Amino acid sequence: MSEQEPAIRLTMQRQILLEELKKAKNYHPTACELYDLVRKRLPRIGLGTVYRNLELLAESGVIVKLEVGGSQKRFDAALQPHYHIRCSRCSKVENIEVDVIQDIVEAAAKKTTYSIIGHHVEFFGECPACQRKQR
Amino acid sequence: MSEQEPAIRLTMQRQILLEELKKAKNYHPTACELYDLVRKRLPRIGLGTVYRNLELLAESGVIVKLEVGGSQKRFDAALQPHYHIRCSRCSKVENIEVDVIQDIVEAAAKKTTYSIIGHHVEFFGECPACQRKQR
DNA sequence: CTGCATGCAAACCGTTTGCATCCCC
DNA sequence: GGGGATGCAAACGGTTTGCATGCAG
Repeated sequence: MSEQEPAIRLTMQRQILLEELKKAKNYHPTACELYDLVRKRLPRIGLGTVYRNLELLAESGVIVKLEVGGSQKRFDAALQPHYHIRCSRCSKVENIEVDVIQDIVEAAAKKTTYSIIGHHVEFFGECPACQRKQR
Repeated sequence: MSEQEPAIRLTMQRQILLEELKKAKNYHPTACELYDLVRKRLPRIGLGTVYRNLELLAESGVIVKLEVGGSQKRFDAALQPHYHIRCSRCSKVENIEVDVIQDIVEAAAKKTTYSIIGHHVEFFGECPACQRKQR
């Protein structure tokens, strides 16, 4: 029953934010996309609140801030590690069902003086939709 | 003698930009860091020129725009693929001497309908300098 | 009553762009 | 002389922050 994380208060905006992020499952929305989703249910919510709460939820370990490339941050309600694939045209980010490689972290640990906290693998390519469009 | 890439003109600013990027070998500077480096030799160069030329050099395949996380873009004069490690405190990005994994691309190809162009592996951790500071 | 959370707007930072000028072919 | 390259400054998109107000404990 002990709390690992400093447990944040579950306000209405945080709750709805979390719900929408969970609904988006394999989509990894940006802060703005979440803002739009949440605003359908809480029209007066501010962008600042969305950013603040995403940050907070990430800090307390309830969600994950994705370490992917691209100019916008993306968020994920799935906590277990997994890899991603990003469309080089439309920048969409999806999960990819490739097993997480344990060996690679050990190999890396032997090669660096950094203390390794984690790793991330990202593939690039063209998503089916963009393939169709561009030919 | 055929030109693969549309071969861009090597102006003074491009030449010096390239030189400074090559000097920075394992450092992967951001556009601003390069701007500061280049400005020591070309004090009147504009930030816009740096951005424009980095983009151009990347397009023509002379340098690589790194697909790493973080809020700033980073550049690399080394063309052969390799992986990186980023300090979670100071955001420094360095190369890591882990062999590039061929298998992983094949495994990924089987699991997705994206056409895969490439992949990138990034480790996170604390660099030696930050480890020392924070204890 | 107190303090955290919110909405709003302004500030911020990295990057891009428009434009007048410059320089090289 | 013409077309690309430059310096400069303004615009831009995404994110953060300050502040007055609101609301829950």
